[in-house]
Amino acid sequence: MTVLETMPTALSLCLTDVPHPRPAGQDHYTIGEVAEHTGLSAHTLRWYERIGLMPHVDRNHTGQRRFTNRDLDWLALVGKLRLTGMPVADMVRYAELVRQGDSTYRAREELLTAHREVVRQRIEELRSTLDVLDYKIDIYAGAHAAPEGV
Amino acid sequence: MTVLETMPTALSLCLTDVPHPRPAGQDHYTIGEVAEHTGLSAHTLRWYERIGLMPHVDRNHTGQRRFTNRDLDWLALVGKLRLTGMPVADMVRYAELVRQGDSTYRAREELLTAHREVVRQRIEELRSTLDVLDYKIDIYAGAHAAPEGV
DNA sequence: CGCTTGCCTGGAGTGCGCTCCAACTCTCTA
DNA sequence: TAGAGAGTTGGAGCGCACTCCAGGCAAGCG
Repeated sequence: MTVLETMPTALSLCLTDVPHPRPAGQDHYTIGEVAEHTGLSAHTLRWYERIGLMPHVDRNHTGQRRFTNRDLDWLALVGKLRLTGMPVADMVRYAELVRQGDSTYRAREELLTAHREVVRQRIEELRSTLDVLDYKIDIYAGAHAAPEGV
Repeated sequence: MTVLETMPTALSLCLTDVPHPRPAGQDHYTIGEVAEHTGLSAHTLRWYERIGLMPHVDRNHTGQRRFTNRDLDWLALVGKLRLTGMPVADMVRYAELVRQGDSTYRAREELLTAHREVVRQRIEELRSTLDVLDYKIDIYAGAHAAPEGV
């Protein structure tokens, strides 16, 4: 825990812009450390593993999970996909493709490309509704500015 | 139902750009008609009323709901807010303010302004994650284009 | 040695936003 | 007059994404 105390606690902003807390070779993190680093709860991390959203996680001699830098990278990607609103089921599907190896590159590309389109449309949807909010806000602002001068 | 057959079935795109199916004075719609017009289910319309998300809806002599153009306008706004991801509880709060009359203009403006900020941040969040998707997609596209020439 | 802390598990519970069910009424058409 | 079709209600159920609980184990500390 002390090692991580000065590290960012939120999900990393980009896949490459947050260095790993520990260098390769010493990258063995407890579930609590990973929870703090990613902002996910330990419950959620275990749940991700149960549903197949994590590649197999190592265990130490007493059966406790030991996460690696690779796991942190994966969780950073998952966090990104989650922010875009990708359903967990789709992320599990993607994780399965990754497990199946290099032969699934095309399928992975298609999955992500389809999702990118969803995200683009969602952005457009949000932008168009902003106009409605602006319109309504203007009305209210005018209404209580005019009659009372407040 | 026949009156509505040529009307748009999706949520209206803007608060003012879809004319009412029937002119003022003849604007009495059954729940089925409203469902078709808004794209919401009759179940959902009743549920909206139950939780206080609809202003009081008129009934005919046998107790069936008769929606008006005003109700359609309200549902168009609710649909917009819903598209922005506003929680139903917040929309109910907004509906309560509307019911309380003109004295709540300021509170309504604040509610919508706060939500507008949420929407703006969400757009930014989505846009930033698009970069990650582009990055990943490029990798996959390059990977299966290079080794096989597909 | 006991206590605390952190981890383990399977399974139950939660909050949101619907979605549907059972049992009923009313109106219209054949 | 019978049946179809659309409406009514309160309340139960569902899918998603967690979130928590009970009961237990292992390590470290005074």
